Amino acid sequence: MLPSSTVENYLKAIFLGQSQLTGAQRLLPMGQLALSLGVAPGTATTMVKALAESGLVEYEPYNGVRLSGAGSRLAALVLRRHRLIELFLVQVLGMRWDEVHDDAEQLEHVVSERLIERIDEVLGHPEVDPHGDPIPSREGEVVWRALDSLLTCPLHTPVTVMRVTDQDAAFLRFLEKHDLKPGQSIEVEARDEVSDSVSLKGKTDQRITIGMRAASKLLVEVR
Amino acid sequence: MLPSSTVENYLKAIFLGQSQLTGAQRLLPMGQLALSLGVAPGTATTMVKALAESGLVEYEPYNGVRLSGAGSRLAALVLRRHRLIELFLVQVLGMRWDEVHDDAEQLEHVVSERLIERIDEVLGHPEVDPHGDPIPSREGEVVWRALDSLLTCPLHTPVTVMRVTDQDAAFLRFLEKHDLKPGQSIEVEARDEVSDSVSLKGKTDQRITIGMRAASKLLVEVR
DNA sequence: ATTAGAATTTTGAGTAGTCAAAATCACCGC
DNA sequence: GCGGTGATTTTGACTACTCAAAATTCTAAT
Repeated sequence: MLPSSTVENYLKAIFLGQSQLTGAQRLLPMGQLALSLGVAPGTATTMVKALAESGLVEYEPYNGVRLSGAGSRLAALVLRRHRLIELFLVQVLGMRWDEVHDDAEQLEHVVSERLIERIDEVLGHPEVDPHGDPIPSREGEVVWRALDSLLTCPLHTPVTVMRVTDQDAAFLRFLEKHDLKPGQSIEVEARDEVSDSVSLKGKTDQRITIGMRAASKLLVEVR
Repeated sequence: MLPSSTVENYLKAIFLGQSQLTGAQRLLPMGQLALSLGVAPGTATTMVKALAESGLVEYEPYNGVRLSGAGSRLAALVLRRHRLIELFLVQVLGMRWDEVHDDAEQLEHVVSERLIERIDEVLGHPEVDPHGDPIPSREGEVVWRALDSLLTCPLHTPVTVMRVTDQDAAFLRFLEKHDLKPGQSIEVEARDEVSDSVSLKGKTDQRITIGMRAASKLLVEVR
């Protein structure tokens, strides 16, 4: 029985939700799942119970849900398709990185194995998508790269933007406008808790100050 | 209310079914529709009544169904997407023409306006897909080109294969193997009702004999 | 220990699409 | 004009997914 688009979306949401979680439990609460999927809480409960039936997740009533091995593998494959498609749309079709998410969201559920492997080949087996998100392997494995965010990296040190953990189009356009796309090199000049802000110095010495919430979404690596 | 994949498939099937029809009525019988969609006859009836409610088709109980203007335009747009995608998969991703149909069948329901226009542009606004099927315009208009089939074209006259009206993978591979793809030049040497066969002469003087049913699926133009 | 408040689950109902099988209709041959 | 045959429609039921709102459970504060 191949999974429906709905099932794939649930698995993906659990996968992504779980990856935000700290702690060994990795139990994603129903409310959070329902919110990220845009469904009513009861709907999520019902669906998760069904997923548990088919062995794709482990469900602890009132506590939350966690992917099983099989579920995790399936979710990673959905993500693999999504990210390859995003990169393809940008690289081959010349679409902007802030406008490919919705198309990829649809396409990820219908591209055949053959087609996605073709795309992977044309792209030269890339490791990350346009946002720096890692592309899971054909086998459903993801390489988790430990990265600092702009909140945790050292000050006055050149760092390279590696990944952006927010797909919002306006936010992405903002990053593009200020040369903060993955690959760019920057330095954190200062952080200030009180004003909730982080000051950056760009390559050509432009300065820019952003909020901490935004700063937390930019992952970097010390060079 | 944007049409579901199911609705799009019904409209497409009616469009295609109607185009096979002779006569001014152009009424497609329910049985034929159900058959081409692979659903039970009663299912088709139910669905068609709903389509009639929303003004996409005209339904005459016990006689059949016919697309309305709006339905026809919508169907043509689905076909436009399908055919652009097929050509894209062949031209840009290097897939074989006999293996792109199923992917296109899925993708046609989810590609955004933006994406399909991008594809159209990359392909240089083509007029036909890999099988020679005309690509409807952005506005949902199709240019019907009058073509002979191998059953009706003149004998001993060079003709160019323009279109193949069968998507079966094995049939397409057969055509490829014998240089009968659109664009190829051939001549009909003989037709024989009794043996139900048509004899062809290819470019490099190879000869080949095929059945009349197969011959009817190859549309050609006298040069 | 109680209890208020929040999160979760349950319940009842609705939509879209489907099928099998029973009922009905249309038409052709006599 | 009558009946039989084949196509069509109707009926009743089922699956997958969804919601709103009622009921329940958990947790944390007193």
